[in-house]
Amino acid sequence: MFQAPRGTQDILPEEAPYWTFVEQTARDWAARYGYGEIRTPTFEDTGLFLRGVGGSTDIVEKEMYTFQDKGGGELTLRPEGTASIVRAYIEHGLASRPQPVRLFSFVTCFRYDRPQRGRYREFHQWDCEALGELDPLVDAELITLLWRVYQALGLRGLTLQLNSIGDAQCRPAYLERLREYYRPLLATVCGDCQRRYQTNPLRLLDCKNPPCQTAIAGAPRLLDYLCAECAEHFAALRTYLTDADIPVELNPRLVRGLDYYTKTVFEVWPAAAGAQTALGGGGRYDGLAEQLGGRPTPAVGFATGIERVILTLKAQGIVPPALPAPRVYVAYLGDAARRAAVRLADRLRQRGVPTLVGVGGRSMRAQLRQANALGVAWAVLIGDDELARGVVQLKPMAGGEELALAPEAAVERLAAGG
RNA sequence: GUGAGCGUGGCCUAGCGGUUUAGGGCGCCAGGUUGUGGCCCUGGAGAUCGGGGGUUCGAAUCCCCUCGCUCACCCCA
Repeated sequence: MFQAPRGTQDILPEEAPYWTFVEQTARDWAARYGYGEIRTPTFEDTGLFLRGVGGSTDIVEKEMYTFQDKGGGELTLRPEGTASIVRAYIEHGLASRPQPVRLFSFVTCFRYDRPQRGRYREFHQWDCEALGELDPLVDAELITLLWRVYQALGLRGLTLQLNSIGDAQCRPAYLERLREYYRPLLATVCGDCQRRYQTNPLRLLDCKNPPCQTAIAGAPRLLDYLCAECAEHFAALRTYLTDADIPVELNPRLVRGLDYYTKTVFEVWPAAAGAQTALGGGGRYDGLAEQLGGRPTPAVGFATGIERVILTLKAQGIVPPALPAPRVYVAYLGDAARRAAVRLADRLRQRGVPTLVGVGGRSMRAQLRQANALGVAWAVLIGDDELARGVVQLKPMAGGEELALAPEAAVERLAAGG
């Protein structure tokens, strides 16, 4: 027997309303903030992610689905959405449009990772990016958009974790301080941290190992070393967020797993934090476009995991709006009646009434049983008798009198809601 | 990549070495009503007990491997 590959899942019809709910809400709010949709390829040149996401990240080191196509090209199923969008911005000269260019996208992402709740090998995220503007107002606007979507979905108890990790001006000096601080402590921290000390010192602050916590507690805080520009940017952002009534938790230890971030970084955490804390997250990446061979382009963005949002919706007992379900079931007996039934059903559908017709030569009883199980409001009954009289029987499934109407009248009545 | 728990028809599950041709509930299909559902009754289909190998006279039940799920670590959406 075949099974869906590890870490992937089938979304069955019962599950689909959750997805539609999240996607519709996101689209609705994206439009209100002036974000336009972009769709980019599912795979890209491997080099895009090597340079974009960062060579020392876990994603690039061990989680990418990389393959060679028949032409010998090195390709990778995208592990995240931002690199593609920046690539498209550069490739299509979007810098010549009014800045910032505000974009959103629903992306399917792939990471080779050990699956568990809220973590899959194929997963989906909603991505928003604003490219070409440095103003912290854009950071605030973007974060507010994400927050409003969570609110519109009805999620409660979320916290916004916010930090600034500086830029090319102030971060190198800070990293030097951090290294100096850690040098005498290296013997006391875990192996991962000893490696991070070399490859990615910022991540030292992010370690969860108990032995490393004392070192982290005494470590210099990046926030104290921000250059004037970064500090100003951060202060302005906080003001905007306060004005937007978004409760912010300053988290000096918040660091993100992708290398391209500068200044603003943030994550949104659900109240009941499992292992997979982040519902969504993002930040500013002013150096990425240049890194990918474009002109220097300031930008901010976020991604939120659809599966994780849905998990949180369920945990909070939030039920998505139901999708249109069949409201009418046309049952019949006999060949002649079947043709009349199919014609009637088709007319109902053209009038916008979701309608099902009995199939498979079932008995009237079996057809009504189905109609009942499907929860339709009305059954329409057609047999030789009705055919001879030029009528159809309208049967309210909730109980009550049946009524005989001419087919045209029945269509009108059902189209009007019964 | 590391550690732990679990895996019986579509779903929930009983059975945990020998009246098992694997039992029940839900769901599905049909009959009880030669054209009328929901309740009830009856019947039917549907399981190589995740897969493979081994131990044994005998395995769903014990052992090994493998696949998958869950949880924690790690990482992140």
